[in-house]
Amino acid sequence: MLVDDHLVVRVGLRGLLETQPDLTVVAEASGGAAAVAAFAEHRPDVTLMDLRMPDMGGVEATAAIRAKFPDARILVLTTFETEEDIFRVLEAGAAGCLLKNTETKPLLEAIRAAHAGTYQLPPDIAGRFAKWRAMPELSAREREVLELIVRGRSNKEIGTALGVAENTVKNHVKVILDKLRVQDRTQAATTALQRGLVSMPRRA
Amino acid sequence: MLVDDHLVVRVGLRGLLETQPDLTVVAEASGGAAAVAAFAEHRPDVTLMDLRMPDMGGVEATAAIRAKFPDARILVLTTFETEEDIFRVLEAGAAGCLLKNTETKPLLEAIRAAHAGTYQLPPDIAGRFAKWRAMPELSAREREVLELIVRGRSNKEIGTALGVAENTVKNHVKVILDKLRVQDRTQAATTALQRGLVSMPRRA
DNA sequence: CGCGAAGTAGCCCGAATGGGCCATTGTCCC
DNA sequence: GGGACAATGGCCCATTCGGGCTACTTCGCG
Repeated sequence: MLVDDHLVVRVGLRGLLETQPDLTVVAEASGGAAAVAAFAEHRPDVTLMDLRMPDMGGVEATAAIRAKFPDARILVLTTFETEEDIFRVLEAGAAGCLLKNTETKPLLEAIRAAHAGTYQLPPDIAGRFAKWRAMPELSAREREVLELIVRGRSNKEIGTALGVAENTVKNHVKVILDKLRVQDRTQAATTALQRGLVSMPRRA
Repeated sequence: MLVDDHLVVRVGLRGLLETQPDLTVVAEASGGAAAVAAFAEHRPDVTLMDLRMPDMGGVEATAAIRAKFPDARILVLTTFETEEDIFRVLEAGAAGCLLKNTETKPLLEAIRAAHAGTYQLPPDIAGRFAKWRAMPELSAREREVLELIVRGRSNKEIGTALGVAENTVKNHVKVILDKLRVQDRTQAATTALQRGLVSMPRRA
């Protein structure tokens, strides 16, 4: 099954896969919710799942499918998402992760390996995945503060925005810097963006 | 002509376009340099160009083609690049810009409009493009400093790294904040990332 | 019931930052 | 030659930030 909101990608993948006698595309979905429904209906051996989709993200869709069908084999097919997204979907039970610019041969190998249950993560990704799992989570409040840091607000402004004292904000910031293992708020902001902890601020 | 480093996308686009009797794919290229050569050889009416490619970026390829063939009609097909990239390629002479998740119909319309020379930028993009052109460029030195700001370095560290006094760095930072119209270095960092002025810092 | 985590808030203080303003040295272009 | 501008560096000063510390309340969980 193919899950991707880009029609072009679905057509392309179908074109590639249908040259292989042992592979058949039994279903397509252009969104996460549709993917969950289509999986239940068609029970594909392997699912190729995009991460970034409008209605329900690939992470949620993967989790939803795996919740109902624990032996579902889902390969994430991504262009260039953040580490955070990739790791979250692996956590959600995806079998592995491929870049969309992989050549035909590795793609087919990965699909067959996923079907056989022998798919292996690339070692560098696996290592960072382990590190990511070891990292303490930010609390909800801390994520709020981090979000405002990324927006470039000062501690005082953050305090006003959240209705707390500046000292409180400073404490949150200290904890955030500690958890992210960075030295200052600018590093916290870039790290947060890179890891996808918060999304890009909208332009003025 | 199709220019994209993703095989999947080329196959997909070809599949979509070949359903149309008035459209023919005469060439494909998987990189910028190959695109320039292929353009010279095939002279396609319209070129669909990806921005992010390994060897030569879409911006440079577009500029190179337009330099030799000023009436080349090039449509940029992008997934989610930064504004900076899009604006730079428009500046380089691209006729317009499409997201890869556009449906079949608008895509075909855009191709035909580009061929006829009547393609119009979406108004919101056009407006921001105008604003972008009005913005002063950062000098090379300022971009260096900005890059280090994004990496989370302090003024003193930046001075050491560049071999200048901290005071000089402070002056550069002041100019950068002024040109980017932001209040502090954290905003400068996030703005720079969003606009693609510098790329993401690699993780430790 | 008690313990810990999260959120709140205060204190102190050194360092970093941002904003004025000015000066000198190049270099490039008219 | 003169003008514009980038790059360099200096000074002063108010504000902000980061770090260390303590402390209280409120929760949920065992």
